[in-house]
Formats: sequence, structure tokens, C-alpha cells
Amino acid sequence: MLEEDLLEGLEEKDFLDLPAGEIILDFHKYIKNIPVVISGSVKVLSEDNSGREITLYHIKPGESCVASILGSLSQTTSKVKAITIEDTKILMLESTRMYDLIKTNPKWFKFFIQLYQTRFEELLEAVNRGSFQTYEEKVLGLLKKRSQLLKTQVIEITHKQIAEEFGTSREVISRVLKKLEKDKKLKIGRGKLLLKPD
Amino acid sequence: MLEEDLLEGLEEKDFLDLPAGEIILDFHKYIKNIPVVISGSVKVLSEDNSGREITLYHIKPGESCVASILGSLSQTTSKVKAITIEDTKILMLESTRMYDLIKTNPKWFKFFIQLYQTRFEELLEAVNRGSFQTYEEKVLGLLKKRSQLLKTQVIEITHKQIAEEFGTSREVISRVLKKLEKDKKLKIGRGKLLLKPD
DNA sequence: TGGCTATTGTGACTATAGTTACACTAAAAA
DNA sequence: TTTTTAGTGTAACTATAGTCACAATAGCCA
Repeated sequence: MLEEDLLEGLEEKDFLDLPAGEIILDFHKYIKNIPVVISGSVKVLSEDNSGREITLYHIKPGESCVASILGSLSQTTSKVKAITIEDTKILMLESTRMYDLIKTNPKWFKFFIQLYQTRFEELLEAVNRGSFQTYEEKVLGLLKKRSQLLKTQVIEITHKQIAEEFGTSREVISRVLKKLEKDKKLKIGRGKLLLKPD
Repeated sequence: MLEEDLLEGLEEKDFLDLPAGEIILDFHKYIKNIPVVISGSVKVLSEDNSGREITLYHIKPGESCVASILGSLSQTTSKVKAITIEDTKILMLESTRMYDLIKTNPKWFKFFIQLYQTRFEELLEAVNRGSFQTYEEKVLGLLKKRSQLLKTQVIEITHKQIAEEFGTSREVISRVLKKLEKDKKLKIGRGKLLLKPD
């Protein structure tokens, strides 16, 4: 999504190497820099009033965080939290500079629009998941998506991690996974799940 | 949100007067025109695979539909449905024209950014509603919001309409309203609800 | 006035999810 | 090897939501 020539002219010092678990953007904080993910990946979370969190979407290499762009442009605090889920290389752009790039460089403008489109659709998916899907569907959906992304049938994930992804408890997920195993949709292993073909 | 001078130089013929219930934008259709709401209001819906619908947010006067802007710019079909809920005046802009306006006119660019910001936050609310709130909270939230907007404690709405808003059945809403009435949060009337102060 | 229709009430049952409590076991650490 | 921790299994109970079936009533209009 982010083409090579977009990065021309950017200083080496703008790039950051972050370990897994680093919080790039947090709830209720002001935003001064826009992160563009170069390698690795970042997940974006939402929280309710009582502090429960759910994953909204993942930022993949070549993508940026619209929430941060919006937040910085409108001078409001962040409504989301962004956290690296593996070692991640990030390009940090000052928000004013990002704004200039978008306004003056048609390629950055296009990048920006495409980004918005992707995020809008992913948020819609998140809404639909929350409103229409049972955990059986949500879990299976998550696993299939991850399976496609990593091109493997064996997904390394714990029940607890899945539970956190959806903001529920581990027991619920264990129960659902047992049901899916009984229905021969997958096989449960310790710390991993083997997804079976339909 | 839409300032007067944004509309300068636009032809009179671009304006449309639509009755309530008119579908401006539908699922899976290509988008050629971008609607900007001048007066009245429009609601935007999402659907799941089996055709169930929920309301995502409302487009108020001076606002436009980011989903349509994004969709038209990226040449994809609409993921949402937009429908007038009262008599509504709309400015229809050809999408290519909109693109030019956003790219070349800083005011339109700002308008677009602000619009996206608003929608992003509303979609986040929709995600949180779906994932964290019970119907008791959702219903009370809807009523309070509408009460503030219309500056009245008496909200004219039927149980069926509320049910449709959230994509559930009327019985569920009737049951929830009874509970809220028992808890003295509101009083039920025929076709209307009297919201009590906290 | 009488009947039609939209709106609301409600019981009964099922499914899904949240919660608590505790047992068991594989893998990592000491 | 022993200990510890992380991961998993599961029963039991409650709460919320979805669904079906049908009754009651208010308001409109013929």
C-alpha cells in the first residue's frame, strides 16, 4: 500500500525499531506523531467506559493509523490504543509534516484515501461482528483470517489471547473451541489450533 | 460543519428534495454521486450476511456521507445503505467533482477530514455498543441522545422502530422498556416514551 | 358505532454469554 | 528433577437475548 517512492527524502532518524508490546498510542492522550508501520504489526483497540478492551483491527506493513492522523489534525485526544504485537519498525512523522505531505503530494493523498477506505470497512466489520455474530462465528472468523494471512493451518494462539481479542473471558472461548472441535471445524492443541478445511 | 462559502459556484440543479424513506445509497451498488445533507436527516445502516440491518449513525444537516466519498474514490461498491428518515434536501455532487474539490480546495479537504473524524468516532461508539452494552443500556442511550437532540423529554417512537434501530425484535425491546419503566427510568406511552431525569 | 390495524403486553422456552470455582497437565524455570 | 507457571477442561449457575404464540387495547377511518 505504501509505495517505495513515498519514502524518498525522509530522514533515517524518523524510523523507530520497537519491541512487541510497545504502546504507540494510548487512550485520552494527545497525538503529536503519526506512525506508519514499515514491518511487523500493530493492533488497535477500543475501550468502553469500564475499561474493557476489544481489538478493532490490525495495522499491517505499509499502513498507518488513521485514528492518529484524525486525532492530530483535529487536536483531540485519542479514542483508541495502538500496541505492537511483534517487533515492529515504524516511521514516525510529525503530524504537521504528514498534513503537508497529504496536501501537496498526490501520492500521499491517494495513500491517505485508501487508508481511510480500508479502516472504514474494517470498522464496519467490527460493528457487524459485535452486533450479529456469536463467539463461535467470531472465533472461527479470526482463525480463518489469521490462517490466510500466515498461510498456515496451524495458528499459534492461546485461549486467553483470543478472549482478549474480543473482550471476553477465557472460559467462554474454551467452551466455544470445544464446540468447534466437536463439530470438526478444528483441532485443539496446547498454545495452537489446527484449522480444518470446510 | 459545511460552511456557506463551500457551496459557492455550485449550480442550483445539484439540489434535490427527497421525501422520508428514500434510499440514497444502497448495499453493493456503485457510487456515482456524493450526497451532502442540507436539511432533514439521513440514517446509515450496515447489514450482515443474512440481511439483518443496524443503524450506524445519522447524517445531520451540513454533513455528508464519508462511506460514499470513500466508495466512489476507490471505485468499490457501497458497504452501507443510506435512507432519509424525514423530508430531506440534498446536494448531489458528482464524485469526480468531489475528488477535485477535496484535492484542490483546502476548505473542502478540511471538511472531509472533520467529517471522517466524526464518523470514525461514531463508528467506534457503534462497535462499543455492540460489544459491551446490553439492550437496556443501548435503548436508554438512544433515548437520551434523541431527547438532547430534540430538546424534549417526550420521544415519539414505537417499540418496533427502536428494535429496527438495533436489528433485534420488538418483543425484546418491549421487555427492556418494561424493565426500564419498573426502574423508573422512563414512562411508556403509546407511540411515545417519557424520559425521566436521572 | 363498529371494525380494522398498529401497537403493546406477556408467558414460555431455548440459546448464548458472563461468572465463579476448582481440577488437571504440559512446559518452562529453578 | 522438582517446582512453578501457564494453559486448558468443565460443571453449575445466572443474565441476557432470540423466538413463538397469542392476548389486549388504543386510535383511526369507514
